Amino acid sequence: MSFRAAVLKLVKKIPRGRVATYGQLATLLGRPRSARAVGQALRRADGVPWHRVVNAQGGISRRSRMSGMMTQRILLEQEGIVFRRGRVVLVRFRWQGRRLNLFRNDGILRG
DNA sequence: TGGTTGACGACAT
DNA sequence: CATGTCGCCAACC
Repeated sequence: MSFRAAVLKLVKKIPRGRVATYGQLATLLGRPRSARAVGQALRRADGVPWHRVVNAQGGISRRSRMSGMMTQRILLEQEGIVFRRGRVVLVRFRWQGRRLNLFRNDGILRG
């Protein structure tokens, strides 16, 4: 199981109307310093609620196409998520995921 | 292998 | 608050 597969699997667990941050997901995966890699994994993700992942500020991260950012915000608002000053109100909409133990003590992914 | 590339994040200015 | 810098790390080539 690749890191990317683990990320997508976790993102699928984020319920409608909630969001998670890249760093949060990385931590839940047992890789607290891989926030950036989580973003990479999400770059080409289909079939997963990718729009429910925002940055540590609650903002929508930049990417190649600006339209993608617009889309993300719209999708989130359609789920009832509220933005304030361009950011998701994390204290209210952050998903509290469960810590997974997908990694063995030698750092290799289980699976 | 080894270098490059980002949908990151913590800090400094 | 807005930028810039720097460390990080999985994927890709």
